[in-house]
Amino acid sequence: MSAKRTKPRAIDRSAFEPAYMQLVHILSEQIASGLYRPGDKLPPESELRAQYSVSPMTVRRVINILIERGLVSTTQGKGTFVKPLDMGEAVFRLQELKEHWAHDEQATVQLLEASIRSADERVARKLSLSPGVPTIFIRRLVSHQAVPTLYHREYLIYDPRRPVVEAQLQITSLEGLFQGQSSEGLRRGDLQIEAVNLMEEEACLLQVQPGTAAFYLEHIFYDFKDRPVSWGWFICRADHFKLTTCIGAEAER
Amino acid sequence: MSAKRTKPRAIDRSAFEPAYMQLVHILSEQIASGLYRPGDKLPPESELRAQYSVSPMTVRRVINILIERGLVSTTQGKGTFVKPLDMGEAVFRLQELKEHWAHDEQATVQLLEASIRSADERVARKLSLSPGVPTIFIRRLVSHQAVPTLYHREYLIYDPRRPVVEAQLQITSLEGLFQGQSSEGLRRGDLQIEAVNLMEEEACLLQVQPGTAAFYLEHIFYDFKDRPVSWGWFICRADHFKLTTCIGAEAER
DNA sequence: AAGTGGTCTAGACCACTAT
DNA sequence: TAGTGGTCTAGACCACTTT
Repeated sequence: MSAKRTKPRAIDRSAFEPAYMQLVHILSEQIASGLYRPGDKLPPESELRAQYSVSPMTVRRVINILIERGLVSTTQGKGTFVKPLDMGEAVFRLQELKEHWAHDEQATVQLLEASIRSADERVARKLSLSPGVPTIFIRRLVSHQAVPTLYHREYLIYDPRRPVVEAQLQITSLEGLFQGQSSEGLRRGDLQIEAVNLMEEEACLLQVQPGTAAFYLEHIFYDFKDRPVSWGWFICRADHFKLTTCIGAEAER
Repeated sequence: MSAKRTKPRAIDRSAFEPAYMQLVHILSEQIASGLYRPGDKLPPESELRAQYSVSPMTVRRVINILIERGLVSTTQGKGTFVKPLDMGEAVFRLQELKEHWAHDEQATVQLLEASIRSADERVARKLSLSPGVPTIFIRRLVSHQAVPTLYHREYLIYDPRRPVVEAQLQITSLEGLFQGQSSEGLRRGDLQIEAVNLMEEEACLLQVQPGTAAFYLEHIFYDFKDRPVSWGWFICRADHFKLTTCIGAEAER
C-alpha cells in the first residue's frame, strides 16, 4: 500500500467542537468504516498524538470514551484493540422514554386515589415496616392524547415529620412523576422491569383486555439513612412502551 | 459551625486505587450521606484540588465521572450542583442478564431449525431485500437447568460470498449467541425490547400457557457498509428475565 | 474584575508486555 | 530493553456568570 490514507482527517482547532471530541469521531468513523476491524490493534497512543498533534492526556481521554462506548478495550503493555459486537454492551435508558412522551404530546396525570392503608405483609416487607402500620397509598393514571397508557401505584411511609405527602399529591406532570418522586428527601433507588399479564382492574383502567402483556416497572426509593421511603410500580401499556438502543460504532452521535 | 468536618478523608497515595477513583468515592459518599443535598453547590474545583492536594486535571476527571453517573451537573461560570433523584437517569444493561445466566448455571443452546426461506414482505422490508429472495432462517432454544427460557428466531441474508452461516450454526453457548452473533462481519446493531403475549408455538416451546406475558428482544445487525445482515428476536420467559438497576449515590460501586 | 467550569499542554513516572 | 497503556502534575488559556 503505497497510497496514503484515504482521509487523513485532521483536527480543526478553530472549530467549536473540542479536539478530544473531534478525535473521538474520527476514530469512531474509522472503526465504523471497517478500517480497523474487531480484533485489530489501534495505533499506539504515541502515534496518535503525533499524527493529530495533541497531548497525551487528550489521547487518553479519547480512548477512555471509546472504552465506555464499548468500541475498544485496552491491555497495559499490549495496546488498544477493537472489540467485536456484543449484545451485552447494550444499555437501555428510561430517559429516552421520558423524552419520547414529553415531546410528542402533552401527558395528563390524574390522581385516582390517595388514602391511608395498613401495611399488609408484602408492603411491610418492602418498606421495612411492621405489618399493620399505616402507609399512604396513591394511585395515578397517566394519559397521552386521552389514551390511558400508565397506571401507577405507590405506598409511602407515613411520617408526620416528613411531609412528603403534600409534595407527592401535587405532582401533575409526567416530568414530576419521574423526577420529583423524591421531593428532596431521597438519595437512592432500585428499579426493576418485568413483563406481566394485566389484571382485571389494570386492564380496565388502561382500556385493554385482561391478560394483555404489559411492562411492570417497580421502584423502591431510600432516604439518606438508607431507609425505604416508598415502594411502587408503573404498569405500562406495551403498545406505548418500547425500549430501544444501538450498539457498535455509529457514524454520528 | 466551628467544628471541622466530621471526616476530612484524605487521599492515600500509597493505595492501589488511583487518586481520582478515591476522590470519586469520597464525593459520592458525601452526597449519599446528605452532606450535600440535591440543589446544593459542591465546593469549587479550586477548593477541591487544594483540599485533596490533586491537580486540576484530576479534579476535572472526577467531576466528569460524577456527571456521567447522574449525581451532579455543572454550569460554566456558576458551579457544580447535586442533582435530585431522577428515574430518567436509570440505565438497564443486558450485560447483567448475561452474567446472571452465565454464572448461575450452564446454559444449553439447542438448534431447532436451519433452513432456507423466501423472504416474505415483512422480512424483505427489515433486511432491505426484494420479497421472494432466499434467506436463512434459524430457530434456537436456550435452556437453563433443563428449563427452556429463551426462544430465538433469526433471518440471515443469504450470500454465498459471506459464509456467515457456518459460523452461526456452530454457536453452542449463550455467550456466543450474545457476542459472536456477528462473527466479525458486523459493526452496528439496533435493539428493542417489548412486552408481548406468547403465541401457541412459542408458549409450547417455553412450556407455559399461551398468552403468558414475555419479553421480546428484537435485533437488527448491519455490516460495515450499513447493509442489514440479520434480523431476529428473542422471546424470553418473563419469570427468567428481569432487568434491574440502581440510581443515585451508592455507598460502594 | 473576580470566580468558576472546560480544554489543553508537555512533560514525568509507573506497570505491564514482548523480545 | 523497548514499546505501550495509565496516572498525575502544574501550569496556561478560554468562556461564562456574578458582582
